[in-house]
Amino acid sequence: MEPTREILTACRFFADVRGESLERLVGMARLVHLAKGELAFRQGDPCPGVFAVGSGTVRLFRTAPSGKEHVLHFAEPGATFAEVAAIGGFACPAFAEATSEAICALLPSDSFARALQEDHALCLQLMGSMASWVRHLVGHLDDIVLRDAAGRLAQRFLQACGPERDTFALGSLKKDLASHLNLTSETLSRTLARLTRDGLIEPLAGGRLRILSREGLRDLADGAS
Amino acid sequence: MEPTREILTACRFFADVRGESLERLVGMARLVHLAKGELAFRQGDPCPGVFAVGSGTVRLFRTAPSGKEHVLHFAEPGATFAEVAAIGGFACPAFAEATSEAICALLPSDSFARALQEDHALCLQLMGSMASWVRHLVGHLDDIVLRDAAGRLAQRFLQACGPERDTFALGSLKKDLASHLNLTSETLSRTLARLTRDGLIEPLAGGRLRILSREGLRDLADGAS
DNA sequence: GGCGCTCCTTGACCCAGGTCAAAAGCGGCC
DNA sequence: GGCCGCTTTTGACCTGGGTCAAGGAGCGCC
Repeated sequence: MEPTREILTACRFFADVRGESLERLVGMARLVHLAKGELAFRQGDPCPGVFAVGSGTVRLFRTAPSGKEHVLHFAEPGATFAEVAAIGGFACPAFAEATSEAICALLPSDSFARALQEDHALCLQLMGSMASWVRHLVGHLDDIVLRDAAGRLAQRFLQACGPERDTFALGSLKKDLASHLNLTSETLSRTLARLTRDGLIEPLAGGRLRILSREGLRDLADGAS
Repeated sequence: MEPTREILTACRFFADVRGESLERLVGMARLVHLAKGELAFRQGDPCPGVFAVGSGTVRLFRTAPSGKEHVLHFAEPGATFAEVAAIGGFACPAFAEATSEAICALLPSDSFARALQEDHALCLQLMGSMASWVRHLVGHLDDIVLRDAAGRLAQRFLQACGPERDTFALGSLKKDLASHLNLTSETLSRTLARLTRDGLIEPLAGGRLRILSREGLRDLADGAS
């Protein structure tokens, strides 16, 4: 099996694409290999196309003129990035940096656009994915606007481990997680210490965490300080 | 001309839809009249469909359990709202309140979804609009994350009046603008006073403002304090 | 005109979270 | 093991913007 097919089929974004549509995507895809720390593209570059992550993690971040940076999103295996810019025909809105060695499938902008023009099913599917992405963004926006530091963390933890598991991995450097939540790493560290002291979470080996009290976290997320 | 047709054709979102596609939309639309202060829907409601604003302004805002509210967006004539929820099949992610008497065309979720299924051109067009909306959201997100109070205001002013005009209207209550920018009205007021004192802007009658120094505003937006 | 709204401005104070600086941890590599 | 370059933690301090409270200011309405 070609590696690009494998990556695309494992990708949530393309999960329901089959048959001819899938063949077409596989046909246009090329593999992109990123070394740790390498950039897939820079903010402002013309968008090369849609990336689907096969392995590794890609950190999407924007920088302000002031130098401050903001991590928008971590793209992990099974995720895509730059879909929106590819579809809308914009320049890349962010930097994309592999935080570890990574392999992606790239669907070049022009072939991809043509596929959308001609393949209605693909188009519909994508629209749904895009809608989910908007919802996610809005959620993230008001995490930042409506919650304080502890609330944001609590919210993040609850989402990260889903309704059944009670342990999960951070999956990124703490300073990157901090930046994603619009905190400094110092504040993240302190807040983490507080949650631990209060018996809401328990740090495990390997950067994993266990949730001890969903209740307590939910209260924090809901604004009880 | 039916009023719904008029509203839909005046709407950026549907600007390029013509012929049969347009007829279909006009056929499914119904008029919704909102009194000042009336809600089109509440956060969590099932999404009634896509609204296109014909006159008046609708304020989209979310509330946190803590009670704090955040204005996501002001929908003015020619704009749509709730498209994303309608397409994605989500519940309404926010409250929609008319800040003045307003008239909208409503395309009910199910008819609209059917139209999308069957009309590829419409689908493509919508995808572009959605991509623009994502871009806008990301821009707003990092206004909030990357800029301080004065920077956010400066950025807002520059965008609001475009590259040629140098005067524009706020278009909303100051407290709502403040909430949109994640500020309190007190801070907004103080910041406005500072910008005026520094000779960057000049308040005019009727809630309008004139920009005196694009330079200065740009510097602020770019993080020079 | 005066009364009662709601919105806006201004002032005094406070605090969550940022900043700066100094240790620890913690691999990887020779 | 020991060194080097990172990330993380901890402490002391500072500040932007929030909070609380008291006046204006505009305006519709009796």
